[in-house]
Amino acid sequence: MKKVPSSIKDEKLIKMRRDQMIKGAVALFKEKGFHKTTTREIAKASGFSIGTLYEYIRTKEDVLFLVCDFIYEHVKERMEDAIDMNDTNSHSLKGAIQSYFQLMDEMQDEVVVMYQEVKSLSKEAQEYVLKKERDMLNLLEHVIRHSLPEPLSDLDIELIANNIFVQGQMWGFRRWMLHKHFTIESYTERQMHFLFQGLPIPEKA
Amino acid sequence: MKKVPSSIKDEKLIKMRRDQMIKGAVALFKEKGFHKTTTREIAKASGFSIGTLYEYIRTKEDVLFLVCDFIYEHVKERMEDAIDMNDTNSHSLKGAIQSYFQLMDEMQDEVVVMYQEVKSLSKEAQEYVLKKERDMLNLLEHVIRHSLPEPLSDLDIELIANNIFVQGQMWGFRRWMLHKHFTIESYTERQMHFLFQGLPIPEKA
Amino acid sequence: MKKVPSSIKDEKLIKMRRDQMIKGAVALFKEKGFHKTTTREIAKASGFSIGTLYEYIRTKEDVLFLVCDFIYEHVKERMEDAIDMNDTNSHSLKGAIQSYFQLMDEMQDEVVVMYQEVKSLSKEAQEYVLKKERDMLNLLEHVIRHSLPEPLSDLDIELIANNIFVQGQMWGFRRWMLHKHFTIESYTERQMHFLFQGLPIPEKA
Amino acid sequence: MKKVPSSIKDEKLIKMRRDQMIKGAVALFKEKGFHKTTTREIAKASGFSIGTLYEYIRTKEDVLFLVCDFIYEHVKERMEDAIDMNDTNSHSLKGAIQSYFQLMDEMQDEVVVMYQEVKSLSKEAQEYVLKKERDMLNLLEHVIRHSLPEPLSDLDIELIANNIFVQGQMWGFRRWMLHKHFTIESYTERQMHFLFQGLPIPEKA
DNA sequence: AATGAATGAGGTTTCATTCAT
DNA sequence: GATGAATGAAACCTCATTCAT
Repeated sequence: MKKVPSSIKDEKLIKMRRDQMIKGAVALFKEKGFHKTTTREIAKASGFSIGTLYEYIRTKEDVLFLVCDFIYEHVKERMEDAIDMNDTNSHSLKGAIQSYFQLMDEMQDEVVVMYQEVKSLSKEAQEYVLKKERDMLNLLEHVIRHSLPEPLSDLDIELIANNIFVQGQMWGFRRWMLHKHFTIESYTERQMHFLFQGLPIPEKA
Repeated sequence: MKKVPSSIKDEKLIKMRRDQMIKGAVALFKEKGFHKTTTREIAKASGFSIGTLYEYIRTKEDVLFLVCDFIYEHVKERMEDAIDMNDTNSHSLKGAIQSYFQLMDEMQDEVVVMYQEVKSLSKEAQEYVLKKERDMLNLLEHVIRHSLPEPLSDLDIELIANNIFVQGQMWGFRRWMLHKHFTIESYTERQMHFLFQGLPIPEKA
Repeated sequence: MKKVPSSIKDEKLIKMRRDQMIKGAVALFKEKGFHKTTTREIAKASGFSIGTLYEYIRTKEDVLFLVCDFIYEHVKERMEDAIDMNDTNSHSLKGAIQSYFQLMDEMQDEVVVMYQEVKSLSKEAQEYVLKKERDMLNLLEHVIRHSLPEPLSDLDIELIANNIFVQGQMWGFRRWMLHKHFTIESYTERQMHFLFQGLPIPEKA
Repeated sequence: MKKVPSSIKDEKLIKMRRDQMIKGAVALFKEKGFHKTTTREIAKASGFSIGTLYEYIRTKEDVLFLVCDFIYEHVKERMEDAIDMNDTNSHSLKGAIQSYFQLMDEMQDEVVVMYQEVKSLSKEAQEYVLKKERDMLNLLEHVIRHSLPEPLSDLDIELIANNIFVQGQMWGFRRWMLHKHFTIESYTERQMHFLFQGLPIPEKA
């Protein structure tokens, strides 16, 4: 759990400075991507000098890790808040999807950044971060499992969870396509419709 | 749409050299990403010298463009072959999905590369490439429109086309998750099942 | 000869802190050399903070000076103790050599450090420190001059003094070679043997 | 034996450029030491750009290695030339010493540089270079062994070889002291005198 | 007197691109 | 047409030093 060492002792300060850093870095990464962003730009956007930046991280990759970790953690927390694990009520799946899609709408930029840049992390860091994605999928799977009248196989549950997860992200990374004709509300409504309804069956298939 | 000038006259040679280049580059980009791959590595993997590489492109970004363009073009062509635009038969949607998923399985590496690196292209190049994505979606939309017994709204058609498109790509870029429990055949079957069937409805929703 | 100013008033404290500093620094310099040792490491090894370090010195080079000066001073003092300037007894040269070699054995690390790093001092500091080397040589020269039955020329005396001086240091800086087959005692004995005896003369030379 | 890889293919060119490099670097190292010399200065002194420098080495330490290796190799070769291994004639030791001291006089700067900076090499490189020192000592030992009328113990031979070796270097690294009153000729003559003659014995010791 | 966070000049190294052969 | 040596801007990172607390 201990990650990204710093030469600064004051933990409060570390948190504060790193928050500044993440904020600045997300903005830059969104605009030009991780690789085209220089450490000096990150320092500047964070409001301190290059020397200070390196008091709080060891390498440029640490910044990316901090950013990814922050986003994943944030999304995960919000999902946990939105989903009542004890509520097996049948509405809960719809509610969960709605909350999740809403969140994806709010965090579009972050999600797109994260989405494109995780591959630049070291294998180790990637695994650490992906663990949180797994957690979120488990959450979704749990809701799916307990919200449906008829039980689904574990495989089907996994598939549906993945579909929902990706459809949430789609709203962000295919915005150039989807935002032309949809609002997040209409998008949510239609996706939900087809999720439950399916397509009109061709023939007797 | 003349793109990527070369100082070489012989068009045949250009095509040949660029094919070598694309093949080498895809392998490298898959492994380490566009930014971490050097032009020298590309030249080496392509089987010629750095000097020769630059006889066939102007900048490193040209390589990326060539790669993306090639992949999109290839996928597009294969989809056009697979889909008979005149066949309004009701089975055609299923057939199209099957062909497309099959293709995505074969071209996993290419698709993942393309998927991660398009954002590194210039806005202009991105638009050029994305145009081909638009074409593919149109293809899917056409099939959807003409395969279903009941007509869907244009918006719904667009949404479904996007869903199918992304679910095909998912098979590649979420392989770490999906390939554990699915083969491309079972994946296709279950996705198709839920596409038409939907989930068991909770309540009377 | 007031050297290395400090912003601290309490002279006792200065001496104490600087002793800590020298001890820590010698260990570090021995291990990684002056240039690869950071001021922060010196502070840490000395048991106080970087801020405090700079209360007792002005620049990093001051630390090196303090170290070199300390070592030279220490060696010089010990040599002065060992050599009774009034004792013109013929044994005194052997005694002096013995004491000096013994000292060089005890202070190997320090001598090696000093030996390698003096050149990193400013010309001015170098001269100051080398002055003490001159003093030690004078000491040796004095003993040589007054211990031999037949008088030697000044030049010869200087040469012999230098030889002895360097042979003492050799024990430290060529330890990888000499310590394999010698102890300080056998080394002293053999060196002394050849110093007085010379080699078996080839021919009638 | 293969050491210090280069991205240049033309071996002739590598040799040429590295010779330029060594020449430039020795001058700089002599003046300011390895650590205070920047790679850009080395490039400039070598007569090419910083980019070119790095085509012929991987790291700054490689330059130091090249320099040390060159010097050791050069000295070794010259010693091998000077010493006829088959000549067991009694004069050979004197001749060898004379040649060696002469060489040390010519290569003063190089020897001093090498002497001070070997410690900055990696352990591995140090061992590689020190191997050559061992070879030179063996050479000296051989001559000593075969030039003396009375046989010496192996230990004594080793000791004498070391003494001669260091006395040669002394002429360079203690020049501030020795060059005041000696020329290389008189230095050689007196050192040789005491080597064979020893000191006038105090008492009957 | 002691601390340690902040600074930024400057060091090492990489790599896209050019051009003479 | 092909080659690969040369270039230098620019990237990442370090660390001696300062100064407010």
